[in-house]
Amino acid sequence: MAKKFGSIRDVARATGLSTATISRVMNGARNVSPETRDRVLEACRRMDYVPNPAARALSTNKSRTIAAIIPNIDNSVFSKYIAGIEEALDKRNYSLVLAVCHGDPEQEFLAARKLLGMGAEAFILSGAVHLQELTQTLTRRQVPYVFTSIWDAESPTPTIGYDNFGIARNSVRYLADRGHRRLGVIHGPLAESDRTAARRAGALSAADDSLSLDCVETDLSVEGGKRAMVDILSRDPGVTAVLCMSDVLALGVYFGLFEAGLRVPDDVSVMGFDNLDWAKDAAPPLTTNDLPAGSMGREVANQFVDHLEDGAALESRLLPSRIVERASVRAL
Amino acid sequence: MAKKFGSIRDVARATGLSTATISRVMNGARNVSPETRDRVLEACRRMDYVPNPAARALSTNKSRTIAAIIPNIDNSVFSKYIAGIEEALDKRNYSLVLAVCHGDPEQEFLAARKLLGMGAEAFILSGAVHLQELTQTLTRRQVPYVFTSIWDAESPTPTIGYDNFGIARNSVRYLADRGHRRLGVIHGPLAESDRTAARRAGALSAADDSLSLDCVETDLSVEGGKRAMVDILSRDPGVTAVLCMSDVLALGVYFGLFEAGLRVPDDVSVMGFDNLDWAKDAAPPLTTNDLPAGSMGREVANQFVDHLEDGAALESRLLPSRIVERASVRAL
DNA sequence: CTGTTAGCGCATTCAT
DNA sequence: ATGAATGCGCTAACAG
Repeated sequence: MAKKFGSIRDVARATGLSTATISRVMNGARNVSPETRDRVLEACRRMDYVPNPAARALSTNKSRTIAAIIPNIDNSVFSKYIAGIEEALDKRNYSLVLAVCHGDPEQEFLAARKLLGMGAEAFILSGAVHLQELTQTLTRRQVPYVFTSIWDAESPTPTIGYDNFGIARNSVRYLADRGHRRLGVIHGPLAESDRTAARRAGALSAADDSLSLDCVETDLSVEGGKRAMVDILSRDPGVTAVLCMSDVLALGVYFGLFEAGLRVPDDVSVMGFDNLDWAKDAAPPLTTNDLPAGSMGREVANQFVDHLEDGAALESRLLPSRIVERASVRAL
Repeated sequence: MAKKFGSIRDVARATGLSTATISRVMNGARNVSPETRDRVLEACRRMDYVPNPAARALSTNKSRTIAAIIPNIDNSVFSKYIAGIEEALDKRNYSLVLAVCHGDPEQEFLAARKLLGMGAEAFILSGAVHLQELTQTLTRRQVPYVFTSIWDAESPTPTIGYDNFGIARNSVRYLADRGHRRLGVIHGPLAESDRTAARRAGALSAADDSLSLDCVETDLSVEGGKRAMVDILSRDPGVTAVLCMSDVLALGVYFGLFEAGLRVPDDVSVMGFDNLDWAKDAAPPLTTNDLPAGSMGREVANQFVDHLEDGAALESRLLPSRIVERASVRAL
């Protein structure tokens, strides 16, 4: 039991009002006369009073806290995503609690238990693959959740994200349309991400007799991308274009190609996924799929707050993406 | 008032014990017979009971939550740092609440108020420059805080981080020792970071009559680094080495140099700061200052938990850094 | 518009 | 080793 700071009661005493009135003022209820309101506010400022969040949460059964479990934070596009969530939540006076699961459903489940134990009112999950225990627990406790970074019109759980399959398929076509026939495709660990699996499947779906794809799985890192590029080159020195399922991989490809003495796009065209900030500044600027990660974060955050506050229904949402044409792809 | 889930009372009823006993079991008190203990645990599992964190926090006046306010999350070294904090906190069963302030003390103050309102028990701040209001509030409320990413033996507030001045100074010497006499120095916005200011001052402190430094301030981004490199080249085409106060800037420099038709390190040597994951994979591999961001995060987290749990004193700590020699710097 | 009164779920004396 | 009683700080009816 630590020392207690000014409680609502102290403010009540100091102003000669009741705790109920103080509470009303603190919560912006309109049925308070302007004068008392000002008097209370002044007292709060003077006494440096801030409502105790635990007491408030206990009383209202609301924590104003939303949980997100992401595969990764070190790299890539997730930081933009998180920034979007945080920004939107902050505007609505909610807080974000974060956990990282490294693409492991088991870790994800453990993290979720902990966040649940912290009082999270809603869960932002990545992808559609999760331990059944997790979704069961959430359902039983009536804690709403959505799957993000993916979009699936059929999913009973709302999905907010991109059409990973379609974007990848479209990317291969884009390359094919420019005369490329021997493509390398580089992606991260399939086991850790159904988004990756969808992208790979999308790419493969665009192959045909005249279009060969060499898919390689690697670590989702610059190092991984570089290594994969070296692999592809060793198997087929005549590859003319490489599609990377992440800009981070594309950066590794740039480095790998550079070391091999090959030039982008003269020798090999490179196409990415994400449109990270530096993509436009790379040499040459990277042609990539722009994924609105920040918007996705804001969308999810706002849907949840609307849901929690007004009972608005959670809805699947497909976010727009597009190919940003820059100089890393050339037509043959 | 939402629907209530199993409370401690329900478990008590189900087991025929009192709430006090359940509470004892949940908190691992030893004065409970093994049998009743098991009985309770079993019931909890069966009923899917988890203690309500708000009630617990209200009762104990502890939230097991620590706040960190960082300048940035989008980029760079902060994600490694956060990952370190999160990892260590998680192990000790604490949680991290995060806010981003974009290097603006005003925003930082607002964020702190919010996190305080969430019940954060301790604050991890970046650098030593903050609104007086912030440190005052924290002090008055007796919420402990430390400054990180810096080290200052004189500071009354504990500092846990690096010797930014010394590392930068040392980097310039490293370059000078290899025969470089005309150096470019690129750093982020001074106004947003006293760490940056310290690095710049350190670099400048190593200059002398035979060693000229061309310092340029730019955005802390790949784009910023690239632009700065172009600037420097336009002012002094004969520059032989560039020191970047962040690896992110160095990446921009690589791209800028490449576009200018210059080679690293043959034409211009490049040295960075941070040792981000990709530094070793760049082409050529980047010589840079290794800053143990992950360790710093873990150190801060553990110090706080020790402090909160056992009253251990918070102590300033200098984290080791070193130059990682790779191929981006050559001796003249 | 304002005050009174009950809890919210839990940890914690103090008994036993 | 266990139980009964109390209060943490706040919000939410219900009165007036």
